This record gives sequence, structure tokens and C-alpha cells, in this order.
Amino acid sequence: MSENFLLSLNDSQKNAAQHIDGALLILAGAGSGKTKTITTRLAYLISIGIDPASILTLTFTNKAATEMRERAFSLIDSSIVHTPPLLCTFHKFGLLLLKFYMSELGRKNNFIIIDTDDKKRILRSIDKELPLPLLASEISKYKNSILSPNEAKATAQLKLYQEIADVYEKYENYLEKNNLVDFDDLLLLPYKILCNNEKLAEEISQKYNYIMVDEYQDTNELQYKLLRKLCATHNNLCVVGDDDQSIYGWRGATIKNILNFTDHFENTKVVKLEENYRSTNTILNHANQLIEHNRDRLGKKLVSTREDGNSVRVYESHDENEETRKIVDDIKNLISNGERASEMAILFRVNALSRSLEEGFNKSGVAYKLVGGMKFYERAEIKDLIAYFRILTNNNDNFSLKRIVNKPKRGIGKTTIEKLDAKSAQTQKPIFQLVEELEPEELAQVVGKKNSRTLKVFMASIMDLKEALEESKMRFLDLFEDTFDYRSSYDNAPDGFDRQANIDEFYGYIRDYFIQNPHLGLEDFLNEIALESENSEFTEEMVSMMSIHASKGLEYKHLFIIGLEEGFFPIIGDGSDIEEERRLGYVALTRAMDNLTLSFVHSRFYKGKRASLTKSRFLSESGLIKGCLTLEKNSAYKKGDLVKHKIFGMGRVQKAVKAGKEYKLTINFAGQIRDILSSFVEKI
DNA sequence: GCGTCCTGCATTTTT
DNA sequence: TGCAGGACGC
Repeated sequence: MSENFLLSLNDSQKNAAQHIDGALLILAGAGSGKTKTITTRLAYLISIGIDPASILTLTFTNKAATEMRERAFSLIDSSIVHTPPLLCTFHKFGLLLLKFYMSELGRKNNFIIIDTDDKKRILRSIDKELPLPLLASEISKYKNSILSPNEAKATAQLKLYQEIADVYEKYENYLEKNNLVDFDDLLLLPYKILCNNEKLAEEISQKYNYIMVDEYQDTNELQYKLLRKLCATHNNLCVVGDDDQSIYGWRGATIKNILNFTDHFENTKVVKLEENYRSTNTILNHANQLIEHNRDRLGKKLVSTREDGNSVRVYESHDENEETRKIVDDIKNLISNGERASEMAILFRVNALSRSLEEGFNKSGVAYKLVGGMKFYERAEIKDLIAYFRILTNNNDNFSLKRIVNKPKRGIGKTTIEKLDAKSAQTQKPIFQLVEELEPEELAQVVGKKNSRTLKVFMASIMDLKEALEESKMRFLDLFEDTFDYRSSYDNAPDGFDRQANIDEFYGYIRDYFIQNPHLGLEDFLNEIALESENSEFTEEMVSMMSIHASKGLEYKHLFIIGLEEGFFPIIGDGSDIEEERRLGYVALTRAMDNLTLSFVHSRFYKGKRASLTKSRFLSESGLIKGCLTLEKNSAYKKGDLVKHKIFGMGRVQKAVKAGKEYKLTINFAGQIRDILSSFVEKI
């Protein structure tokens, strides 16, 4: 095996890729060859004789895992590698551990993974009053902070949080009783197992002697603690991330993990990748200027390896229609000049802004695709089919049974289900078992004669299908389609065409799965797709539109960012964090390779109202337009503020003491400390 | 049990 | 403005 793969790396990349033992923090700026570096490191470790089975690489998304796997495996000499190294998402890794060690928690390993939608349904069934989004996110927070329901109750001060903690307890009981796990459990339960069984924790830690984590700035408390457990017997943790691109704080990611990495792990080596191969120098300069306004950062300056290129354009429009017109015209021009639509994208902070864009694109006939939105496996029709399959693999899955017992409509409504539920609770038996064991007359006493018969027929169909499944998976699928006629229940539905297309695709997909994996069963299929999102192809010649969050990791030759208005971007108020908004801005700007256009409007139609708007502070902060000083002139100063002085240039306030109407400031101008009165500087 | 009307609500999203 | 979920009537 050759080690030529190291030759295409720059010095810092090489330095990181050839690091073997001990903690390593790779601070990789946008477009600095992050993936290249860690996939090369993976190949390098294997090339020097480290057992591939002892290397674990964790990512956040399936997409990242797939991409890395492809790139890493292309570097590895497959003839000498018998076991490929494990490279998967955090959640997948958790799932693997649970499949092996669930019994440590006294639970069976035939659990079912529920998604966010299932979770919300369960929560709603437990509590009808509390707002769902709050419930769901608070419970998630508890789990990610490793707080048990009792601990949550103990810490809850307000009545509201007492109530939430109560729901949390009931929710956990429900999950355990039905042997369900939510996404948080895929991390939390393995962590608990490793805490309870120190010997096992050591064993697993020794097994994975080299661990790499991608997008470390997005890890949360629980992931950090899990990593600590995995590193119980060694210090060989290599993490890659960019503190300036941490944009998931709102869902529990804590930037502290990356900021404090060197304190968390002893003798950490730090490698910075600061050469950007993506954007023109001009684009990068504006991005750098913007992110300079943040205080909570490790400090890193991306340097472009490219020429200046075109200047960044700023579009000012009266309203969203004018904005759309300008962008559509630009894109038409680009296309007629031979540029590829797939190399263009429009980004926005708020999904709602896509509406006027879509209208404009539809009118003009320019092909576009909206990235994000409803995932394939989240569609009701697909989830229904999955629920059917789940019952086939596990009759006692009450949760799935209730979902489809009346799909297609069989006359089993809410009240009947409630009666069954009550009986199930009373007898401590799953609903399916009740239907199976009770004599028709007995069952009729619970749900009435007609329903009793319907349920018996339903149960018999399931049993028949189970039998068919044991004989042949393909015959089973045919029989399944015939038995329930689920597809044709959408025959006359308004959105039936799309839904049936999805159903066909799903049937095709599962058939293909069984052809590709003849030795695997339905249960394997279900586990496989539980953590899978869409694998959409990016090859079509279309302009992409997406949220800035969705654009992370992507790059476009021609990029437009719309909605640069205060309130839209940055979002201000309640839960928003201006530094995270700014990081989002930084992520957005650094998606652009050659041409970048930012756009703001004076008025926008939103939530049923037309609002007048002022342009985003990010435009001035990134040096694209002159800042409006009047607003900030008399405002308060504090440590960390960035200021500009006519002679000394930019500086950062180290100390601010109020002196009458103004402030006495101690300012650091590129190393020179000076005391200046605040009326002599401008706040940036 | 099922279809229809109406009210309330509206960053960002992966697993 | 647009949509999802709840209330209500048949």
C-alpha cells in the first residue's frame, strides 16, 4: 500500500493526519479540507498497521458518514483490510451498543426506535394541555443532561416545570413498557449502561482505541460524556470542528465542548487548518470581518488560497417581489452564459422566505429544488407501512398497532381504541394478545360485536402474513399488498397521487433491500431505516434553495443570500443568540466560491402582515456597507466591544468605566493598549 | 366514527 | 397568509 495519499495534503493537514497517539483537536475552518484530513488520517492509521477494527469514527449525519466512508475507503488498500473500520453516526453507534447490551438495563433488544413525530403523539396522549414543542424540547434537554424524572422534579421550581417533569416520568414509563427508544435514548441508554458496568465500559474503550469525531462543535453534553466513557482507557481522541460554525446551540449543542477541549483532554495537540480552498479572497475577507465581531471563539483567521475575484454584491429592493425578480434575472443570465444551475443556490435564515422565491421561479420557468422539508420516512403513508411491518415483527407493539388498526378505515375509532387500551392496562397484556386470546364473545363485551369481528379478522391477516414471511420475503410482500389494500385507500384522496408514488417507491425499496441482502430479515430492514433520512441525489440541473442550516458543508459557485434584515437575519429576541446568528452568517458567506450576492428589502410580507424592515447589521459588520452610527453612538460600552478609532483603527474594549454621559475605555488596538474616551470611537 | 369547519399559531433540524 | 390539530355536528 502506498502512502501517496499524504502528498496532496498541505503541511498542517499532514501534521494532523499523521498524528497517532494522544488527544488531537483539529480546528478546521470552512473549506479548509477537513474531510480530506480526517479521512486521510483514517487511512494513515491503517497503513501503519493499526487494526482497523479498533478505529471508530463518529459523525452527526448519515450524509457525512457516507461521504467519509467513500473517501476513506478509496484511500485504503482493501486487500489488506479484512474488517473495515466502523464509521457511522453517533446514533447508529448507540444503536449498535444497545442491540448488544440492552439487557444490561433489564430490557429486551427488540426495541423500536420512535421518531420526533411519534414522540409528540405519545406526549400528547399523556398530557393534553402543555404546549408540545416545549414538552418535547424540555424532555430532550433533561435526557441530554442525564437528569432522571425524579431529578427533574427535584430541580423544577415553577409549577409549569413540575408538570413537565411529571409528563417526563410518564413518558419514560410508557417507553419502557412498550420497549420504545427515542433518539435521545440512543445516546443516553448506552451512556447509562457504560456507567453501570465499569468493566464493560473498559472493554469497549479498549476495543475502540482510536476515536475520531467530526463536527465536534455540534456535540452536546451527553455526547461529550459518552466520549469520555469511550476514552476511559486511552486518550486517543481526535476531534475536528470549527467553533465559528457552531449553529446548533438551540438544540443542545454546546460550543463549550470545543472551546474547552484542551482542558478536557490532557496534552492535547492543536492543529489549525486556516487555508481556505473554496472562496475568493474577497468573499473570505467579508466573512472574516463578520465573525471578528464574536467574542466566544478560539480565534482563527481563514486565508484564501485564491485570487480576489469579483466583489460581493448587495441588492436593495423595495419588497420581496422585486428581490425575487432581480435574483431570477441574474440566474437566467448566468444560465444563458453557460453556467450550471446546480452550481447556484439561494439561502435564507427563515424557511418562510422561500415562498415568494418559489412563486417567482415558477413564473419564470427556471428549475429549482427546495432542499429540506418533509423527509421520506416521515410521510404519514410510509410511517403507516412501517407500523404494519413493526407489528409483523413484534405483535406486542401496541404503539404501532394503534397507528394502523384503522388504516385503511375499518371502523375502529378513537373510543374503541380507548377501550382496548383500558383493557390492555387492566390485564397487563398487549392489545394484540388480547384480541388473540379472548373468545369472540368476550372481545365483543369490550368493543361490541362488529368491532370484535373486525379485530379478529385483522389479527388473522397478520398471523397469515407472519407465516408467509417465514417462507418467502417476496411472497410475503405480494400478500401484504393484497391483504390490506393500503395503497388503494388513497385512490380518491386529493393528494393520493403523490402518496401512492411514495408507497410504490417504498415497496420498491424494501424489495430491493431483500434482493441485496437475502440473509437479512424484516427486522433488520426496520432498524436500518429508523436512523436513515433521505438520500437525495444532487446531480439534477436545478437551482437549490435552502435554509442556511441546511447548507452547512455545501458549496456553490454562485450564491445568493436573501432576507438580510434585522429580525429575519439576525433573528432577534426571546431564544435567539446574536453570536450564533453571526456564526450562521459566517457559515452562509463561506458557502460561496466565486460570486456572492446579499439581498435586503424594505418591506416583507410575513405571518399574514406586511412589515417594514431595516437592513441587517451583518451587512455593515462584514464591511459590505457603511454602518449606521447614529443608533450606537450613545449606547453603553462593555468589555469585549469592538470599536473603531480614526487614527488607531479597530480595537477591542478591555475595560469600560462610566464617566458622566460617556465612558472611559481601555482599548486594545492590535496589541497597543490605550485609554480613550468613548466619544472618540465608533462602536462597530 | 367520520368529515368539516375553525381557531391558533408561525426560527433554525438531525437522529 | 397557510397549515395543522381540535371541536363539533351528522
